[in-house]
Amino acid sequence: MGTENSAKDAASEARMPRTERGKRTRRKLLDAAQAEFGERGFAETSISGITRRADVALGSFYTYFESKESIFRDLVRDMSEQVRVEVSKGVDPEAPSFGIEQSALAAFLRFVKANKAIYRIIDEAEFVDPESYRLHYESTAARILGRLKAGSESGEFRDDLEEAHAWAVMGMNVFLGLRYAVWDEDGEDPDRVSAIARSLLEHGLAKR
Amino acid sequence: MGTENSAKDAASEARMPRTERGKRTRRKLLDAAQAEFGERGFAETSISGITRRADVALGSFYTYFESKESIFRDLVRDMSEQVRVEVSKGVDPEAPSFGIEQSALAAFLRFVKANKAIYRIIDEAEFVDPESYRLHYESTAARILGRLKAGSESGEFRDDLEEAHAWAVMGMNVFLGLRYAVWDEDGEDPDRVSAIARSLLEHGLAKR
DNA sequence: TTGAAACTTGAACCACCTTTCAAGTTATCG
DNA sequence: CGATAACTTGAAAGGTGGTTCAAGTTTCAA
Repeated sequence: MGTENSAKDAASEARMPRTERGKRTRRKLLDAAQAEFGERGFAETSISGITRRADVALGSFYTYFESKESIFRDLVRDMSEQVRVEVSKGVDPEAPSFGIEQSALAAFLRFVKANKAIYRIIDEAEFVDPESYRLHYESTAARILGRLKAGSESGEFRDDLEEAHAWAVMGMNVFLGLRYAVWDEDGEDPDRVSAIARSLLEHGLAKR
Repeated sequence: MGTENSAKDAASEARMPRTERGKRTRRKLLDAAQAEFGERGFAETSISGITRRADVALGSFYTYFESKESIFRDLVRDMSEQVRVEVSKGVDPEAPSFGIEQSALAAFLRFVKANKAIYRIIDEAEFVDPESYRLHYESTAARILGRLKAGSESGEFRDDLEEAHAWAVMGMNVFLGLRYAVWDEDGEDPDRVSAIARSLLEHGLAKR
């Protein structure tokens, strides 16, 4: 779950490590936090639990983070970025438009299966850090809309597509992820699910 | 927001009022809780806040509910039922299938606009009471699947529809609700949005 | 009317956890 | 090497708010 460094990115204030040792400690805390928040949720996670898991003294936490909310916020932005990167890696921008949508969903499902904590953490941001939550979905929708517009340009998609279509596609993807990747009881195949979604986007529900 | 009584329904244990006065007090607590949880979220809501709003003594709370979680749970089931009822009222089961889907979404959007607390409360159930959360979405998906199957029967919908299609439609509806009813900045028209969704279901994204 | 059961009340208890802090240790750089 | 900044440590302060409880009041059936 290599959270790459998004470094001092969005306004994380001071408290950034200045030494190698410091960087390692901050990273250990973030990784432990991701595991704890994912397993127990925000309320049930305690800072002492995070520091225990990270094998760091309780007080050190406050060297790097202002509060429990603050580390959670950093985590959400980090994971939102992970999703973006992972999906974009699964997609060939030169492929036909319906194929792009299908493989974006398939990549998303595979990623969620391997990182179920993502759902809990991003969903919980609605309550803990609404701004990041909104940001996550608005920027995801914007990316999807970009793909849809490109499909219109290339003549594969209709050309009246707008924001609402992007939100519809996103909602479909998110719920298929919840049902078939997070609640993955019977080991669903991402390819089967993404094929169904593709045919829905391609032909709708109407009898042909 | 008349939450009718679902009475002693699912296993709410003892603690049910035996007097008229008791019933009124319990109802006052539930209504206050709905308002408080909706405005502040679970963590920020305090039981003393609920009782203050309900104009009832702190201790009385425990005459009717075991805990903060317990009243939240009752609330979630109650609201899940409200959604079901409200959507079914907006739908004519004799109408053509695409029309049914369109008006179900329109009714949902109108209801959410008038009761935004619903999203916060049901979404937060993922963390506070996962069982109710799951129940809500599984039973909603089951109802949608029922409608889809009926559409296949009547020859309007294709006949390979299955659970995944229902989840896709539900996800679309939920996200359109989030964007255009809850985050309703520019007063979107439920009819416009539901028309877009309808045409997506009817024709897909493909150029015609 | 009456008495037992249902209900109400709010102060106080208490468990839990976030956050602070002063003292000690390690890294870094001229 | 020396000195200063960066970092670590864990005990304890301090708040919050859920939950209990014993005493008082209201309801209602007989």
